[in-house]
Amino acid sequence: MATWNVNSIRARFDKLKEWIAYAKPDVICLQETKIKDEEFPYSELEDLGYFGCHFGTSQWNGVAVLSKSRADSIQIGFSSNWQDQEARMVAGVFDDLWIASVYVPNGRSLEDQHYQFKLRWLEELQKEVSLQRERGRSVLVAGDFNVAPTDLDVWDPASFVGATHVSEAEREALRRIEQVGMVDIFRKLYPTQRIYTWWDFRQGAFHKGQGLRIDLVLADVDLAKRQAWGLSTEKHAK
Amino acid sequence: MATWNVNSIRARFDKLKEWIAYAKPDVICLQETKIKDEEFPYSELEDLGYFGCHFGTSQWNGVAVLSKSRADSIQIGFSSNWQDQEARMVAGVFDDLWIASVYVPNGRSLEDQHYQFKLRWLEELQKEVSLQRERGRSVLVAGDFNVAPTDLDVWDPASFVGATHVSEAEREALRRIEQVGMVDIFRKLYPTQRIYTWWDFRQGAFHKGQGLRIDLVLADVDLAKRQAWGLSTEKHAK
DNA sequence: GCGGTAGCCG
DNA sequence: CGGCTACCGC
Repeated sequence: MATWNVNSIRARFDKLKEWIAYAKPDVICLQETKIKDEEFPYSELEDLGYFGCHFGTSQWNGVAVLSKSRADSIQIGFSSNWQDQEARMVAGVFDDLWIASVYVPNGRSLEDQHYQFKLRWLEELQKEVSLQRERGRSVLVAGDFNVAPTDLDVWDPASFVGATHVSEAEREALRRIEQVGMVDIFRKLYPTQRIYTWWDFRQGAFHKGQGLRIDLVLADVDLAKRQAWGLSTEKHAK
Repeated sequence: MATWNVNSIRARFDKLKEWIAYAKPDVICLQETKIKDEEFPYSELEDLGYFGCHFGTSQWNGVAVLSKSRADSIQIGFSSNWQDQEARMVAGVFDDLWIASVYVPNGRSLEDQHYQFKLRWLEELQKEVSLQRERGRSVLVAGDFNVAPTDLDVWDPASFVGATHVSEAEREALRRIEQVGMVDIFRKLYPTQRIYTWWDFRQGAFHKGQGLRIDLVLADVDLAKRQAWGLSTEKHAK
């Protein structure tokens, strides 16, 4: 089970192919595919052994769940009637297992409208997860959360004071998702380890190892216990 | 001796390397390098056995003469005091031989200001060639002239009525250059053959063989006689 | 069609 | 830094 913000599936397709060829995950959650559904490379992915569930409406956002077995059904966006027209969540249903790929809004800055949208979006995600749990489903949510859960997930907390991704409100929204029965698998496996999943390429931060852990895999408590979890991270420079 | 409108030396550098490796011309005239002098790949070219004379000021135009021996001096633009700030002519001087790479303005349309600029530019080229001949130099001028000398150089003359590249004024400007003692080497070798050097990629014209001969090698009459000339054309699809 | 640019964005 | 959208030029 893997998650990757690809930043354009078109631009990253060769890399995706290479990586699939040796990593062979059962399930892959992709974010920022930046492609419309009608242009999504379903058949090329099937040639590689994966069925795709994709939700993309424009050049922005776009999320996918790829899986070796075909999903019984696909869920596009939240079940609630909240009008979020952005393509930030798609889920595949596999028997009683619900697997979602999420691309949480960035937030831009604490004062920005997008920050409020981000908080609201996380609240909707929490409701969605509750709903799926109430239905008796196993729940797996993976993706780019754009939130570093604690200061342990930030290379230099001091330099992030007043920034998005680390604010108390964002972290509280994330904790509320955990409180409805979801477990941050990485943190469960490594209670104190610093591993990052994102770096600001603008400042050479990648090469200096200055990152954030904002890409998460959340599993419901039962699944988290039942399933044997291991972790490997791929760190690639472009 | 070769000429090539590369349309970005950056984008075409691998192709250029490949081609140099087997064609090994003594001299290469390039047009539309689309690079500034300070970014021109002088040292990479020296690794391939070529010294570079380049004139480029921005992302537009840009011309170069590459040669296996180092030029004694480099001439950037015309000798006259005409203010042409565009990077469309560079020459290398090798003993008494003056070799220029030229990128004649396109002209856009007969009514456009750029068309007058093109005619003026060709007149300046004629003056430059006269000057170099008066100095007793051997003269070689190669490049993208954006003029098809006669209807024999046009796949379908009827479809070009009223277009640039074939107008009487452009052809007259070209003839005036020949009248100061320059010979169109291709046409001298093949008085009646139709071979094109340019195709409009927008209409699939390349694959239909619908082109123009607008890239020329002009040599002064003495050089044209003295030197044994052969010709090979490379026709590549992107 | 395919080079190049700029600004926007994360 | 490197996607995207646009536009420009040939």
